[in-house]
Amino acid sequence: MMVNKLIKPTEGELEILQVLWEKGNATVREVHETILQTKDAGYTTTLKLMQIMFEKGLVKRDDSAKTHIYHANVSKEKTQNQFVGKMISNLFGGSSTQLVMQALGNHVPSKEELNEIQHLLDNLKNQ
Amino acid sequence: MMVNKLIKPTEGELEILQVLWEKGNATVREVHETILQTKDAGYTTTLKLMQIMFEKGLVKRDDSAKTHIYHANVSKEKTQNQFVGKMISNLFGGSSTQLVMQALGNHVPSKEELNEIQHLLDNLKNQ
DNA sequence: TACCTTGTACGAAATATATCGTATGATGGT
DNA sequence: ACCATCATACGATATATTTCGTACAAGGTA
Repeated sequence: MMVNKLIKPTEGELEILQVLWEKGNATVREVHETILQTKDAGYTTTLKLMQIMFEKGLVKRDDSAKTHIYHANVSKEKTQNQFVGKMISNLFGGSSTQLVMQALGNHVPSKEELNEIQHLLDNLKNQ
Repeated sequence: MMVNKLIKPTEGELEILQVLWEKGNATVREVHETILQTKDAGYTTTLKLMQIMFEKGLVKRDDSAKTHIYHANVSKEKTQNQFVGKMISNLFGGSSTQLVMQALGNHVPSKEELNEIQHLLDNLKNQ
């Protein structure tokens, strides 16, 4: 059986992936403009990063026109999973519950969020 | 007011910190032996990493004897917090609830864990 | 057509991280 | 006193990541 390939985007790559997950498709320019809102960087820096991500297979692109159109080639869910998993084992001694407690304790969720979590909890209890 | 210093241990450093958090005090040899149980590495590699961590201030050490005794100089809680926070903003669009859902959904907690979480949830609701 | 704008490609530098070899000093047993 | 062992220090290398300058091609416009 084919082993699931490990996804390990760097921090910079994660920023770009976030934009692509949000927009679906985007040019380098669009991604760059979005990233500029948060931090400072040159255009060619973003371009180069996206080219590297293409080589790594993190993104796909349509290069039939002069301006290439990029989109993510790794799912948000799988990436989240990978990171959460690593974090649980790296920092929480393997206990996902401890991570949950941390996350909940340090943020003060809204009533809606609490209900959502309660729902999930109820489901888990009835198994 | 003094701004909270950012803690950003690398992956290798995190492995070492885990051992130190667990043991309290430890020599390089002890840390190394523990790490060997998980992965492969040379002794001097671990030593060098710990020396670098000392320079960065991630650990303190007692070097009054030939064999230095190390201990963590950053708290587990603060480090967890830092990482969880970054993860929430990097990967979960700022929603800690989504992180919680992910973590819970992908692990199947025990009855005890569920109760623990339920407790926390109840507390949060009554605020 | 000449030129400005916008794009990609590519190479190079700066920095961070990880890994290890070798030198050297202390210590304890024979 | 000698030697094997264990510890630290330090330098060097390999690799990954980030950043950017420069070259060059395509397209539209005066």
